[in-house]
Amino acid sequence: MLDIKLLRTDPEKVKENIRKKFQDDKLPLVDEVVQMDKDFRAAKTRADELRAKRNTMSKQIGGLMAKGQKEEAEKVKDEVKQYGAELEELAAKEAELEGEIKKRMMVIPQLIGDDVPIGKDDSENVERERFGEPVVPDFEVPYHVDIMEALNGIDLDAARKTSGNGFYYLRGDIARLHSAILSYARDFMIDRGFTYYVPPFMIRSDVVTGVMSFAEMENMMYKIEGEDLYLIGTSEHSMIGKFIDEIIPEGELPKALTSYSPCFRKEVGAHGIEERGVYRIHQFEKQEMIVVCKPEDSDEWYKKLWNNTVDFFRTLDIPVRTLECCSGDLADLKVRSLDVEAWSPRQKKYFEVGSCSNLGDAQARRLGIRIKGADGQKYFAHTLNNTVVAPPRMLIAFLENNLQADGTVRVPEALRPYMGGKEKLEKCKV
RNA sequence: GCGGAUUUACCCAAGUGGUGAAGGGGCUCCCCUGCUAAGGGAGUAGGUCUCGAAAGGGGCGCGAGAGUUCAAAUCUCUCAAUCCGCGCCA
Repeated sequence: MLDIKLLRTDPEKVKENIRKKFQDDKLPLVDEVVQMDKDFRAAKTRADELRAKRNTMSKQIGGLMAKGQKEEAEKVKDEVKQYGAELEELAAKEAELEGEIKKRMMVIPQLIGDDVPIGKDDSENVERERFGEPVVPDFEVPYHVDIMEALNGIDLDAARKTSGNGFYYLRGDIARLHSAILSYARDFMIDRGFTYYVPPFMIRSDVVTGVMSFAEMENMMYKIEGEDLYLIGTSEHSMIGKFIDEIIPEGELPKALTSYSPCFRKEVGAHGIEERGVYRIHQFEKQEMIVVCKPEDSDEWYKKLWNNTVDFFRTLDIPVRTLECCSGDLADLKVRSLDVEAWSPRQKKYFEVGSCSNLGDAQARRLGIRIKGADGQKYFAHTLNNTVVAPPRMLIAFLENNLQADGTVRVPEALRPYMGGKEKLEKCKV
């Protein structure tokens, strides 16, 4: 969400930004907001005048009543009543305009970073850096589910029976690997100075509407029947939600947090759950990073955050690259964002395993997350988030990259302490 | 989950419809005194929106939201949180 003052003073800049994101259909919103804002302030000024008048006269009535001058009081009462209709009308207009303005402000995109590449959609995202050699082995790498099944590591049939498509049972060393990755990721981030959190996995509707758009909510969130609760789609929801309407003393910043949670997603919309396997599912687990910091520090944190994910994957011998989101692919709240992609030797291409975003003050403005400076001044914080690792996608990258010619899967050094010292995965009993 | 009590500023706390939301502590500034004390005075209801070049006005605001009223901290409803008791439970 932008500062409405920016639309008052420099609407062209806001329009230019909308054009850069190829959302020209939103261009009229800017002038609409400017006009509505004018009308709103006029209505408010007039309504406030009436309210002031009413307050004075009400006090007069009080004085008269105290003195026992009932009839005088009644006279003034009638006079005040006359303002009633106009005030009610103005109040309704105020509320309506405020709502309409907010509705538009919610969809007018955040100003993107100066150096964000301009492009229409994800096909125009720009590769930035590669880390590690993307190896294509001279044997054929099977589909990840097949690798898992060879180790008895997954049972999709049973999951379909109990829960439907888009769920899985993990088993044996694959299940253990899943937990090991999360434990390792947790310690990895703690070692880098992040504070570890386990947040609530359900949140109230007012938090949900605070952290996402209505459309996102419909397509992602599972609602608990008979309760004002939703299952979180990522721990970012509860982690950022905890700061709603908070004024944070400058000295407490930066807040560098890493949180674990299961994530629940309906996955309605564009892709759905069409593919067999664990790439896109209704329930997965994730280790996340969240940063709340001063505006001048957010660029630096942005670099640090994606670097953490890159380093994490590299310790597991998985080649990765970073892909910068172009203007058109950037979500409306984001200043900049990049995907961390892991190498798939089977598909011979990189695929998304994490997403790192700098939201500038957009999220903070929307949620009322502010900083109180040493001089008492208050200003909006910057917020960032990034995936450390989401095990299902990591499993795909892990299995494909660590598969040996003899069909065994090697356990990289870093994970062995979490796998009981095992050097390779073993087939389990079912 | 049930019943009761509670929610007012940095802290304690008064306030059951009517002119500036008492009072105390703390904090800030000033005065008096003078050496670890004591006293006096002033300020201190956050926050936010809005009008104004500014000085300065005005609106909202007593856990949140809605309602009744000329007028709500005060009355009504919904919700939340805290404490106590009972119940249930890993």
